[in-house]
Amino acid sequence: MTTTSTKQEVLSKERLRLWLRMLRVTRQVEAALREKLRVEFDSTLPRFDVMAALYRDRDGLKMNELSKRLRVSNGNVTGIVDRLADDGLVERIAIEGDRRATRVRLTSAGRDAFTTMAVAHEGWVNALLDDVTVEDAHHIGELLHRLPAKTGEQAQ
Amino acid sequence: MTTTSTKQEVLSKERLRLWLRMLRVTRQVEAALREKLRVEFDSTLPRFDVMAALYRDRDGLKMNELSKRLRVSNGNVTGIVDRLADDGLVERIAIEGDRRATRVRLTSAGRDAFTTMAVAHEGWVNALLDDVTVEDAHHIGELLHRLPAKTGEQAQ
DNA sequence: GCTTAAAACTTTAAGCTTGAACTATTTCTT
DNA sequence: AAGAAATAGTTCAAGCTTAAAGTTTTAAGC
Repeated sequence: MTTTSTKQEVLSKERLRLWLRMLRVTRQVEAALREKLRVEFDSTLPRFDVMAALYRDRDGLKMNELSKRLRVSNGNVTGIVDRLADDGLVERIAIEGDRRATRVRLTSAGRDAFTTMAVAHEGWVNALLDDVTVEDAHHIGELLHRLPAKTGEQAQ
Repeated sequence: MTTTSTKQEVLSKERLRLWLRMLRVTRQVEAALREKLRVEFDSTLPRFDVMAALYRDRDGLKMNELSKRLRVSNGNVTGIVDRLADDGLVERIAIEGDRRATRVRLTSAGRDAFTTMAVAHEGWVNALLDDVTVEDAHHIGELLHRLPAKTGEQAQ
């Protein structure tokens, strides 16, 4: 029995294969980074992400903005910020003129901790992607840049 | 003040950028798939992954093998299989000759459910990666294939 | 055969994640 | 100005995830 495939079917299968491969690589790298953060700094990827977002804006961000920036639910951010605050790495600051909102920003201890972690983090990524040349990086980056077009929200 | 960067430093930054971009795309696609699975089938990505692994082997897999195949902790698999079993989609079968181990396999209801979901899943991925041509898919796939070389365990 | 080590799972504690429900505050409508 | 709608956050329930500790069973060493 012979099965005939249209070009569309072949393309669909090919995209699926690509997706599974991307997923595998991403998870592998993520697992390695998570492990490193845990062992070296007793921290986590979500905490690192939050601190990275706050590092860019010295004046901090509203919970709202943080949630949008990281593309995670607002309830999620609440928990992570709670724990970072418990550790003295971030602080919540009242916003005058709007008693609903809160601004979150890194404490100086938080900034110190982040800079240390960020340097290490770049090193880990650099080592994990050791096989990637500048050309590869550019090429894949370019292709990925315009990738998920159908996901509703986009933008940065 | 002028800052001079070595090639290594540039490459490191470039790899970091690539990683962040990969992460963004992957998370975006994952979020879309998760949402679809939830709304259309009241299911989740981890459940889908487990069922996909079991679908390949009609006789099922030991919890052990399932855990290795999916690269997640064994305790994790226990929970997911528990819930799938509650829904009658998988069943645990005693292995004769070794009372420690259990074999898990899809029930016929599980096979039916999975085939339906798998078709939809491929369609979603195909739509999400609409901008990817066959050439792109091949190219990125090739590059990704040899990617994380320093992660300790590899293999399939 | 008996003790030790290894293997296969499960359980547990802690954190991450989401969607939905809920509270408080602000803004919009009329 | 009163009521309705929107906005900002938190809380909650359920599920995912890991590492570590615990259980039961099997295999190895002596």
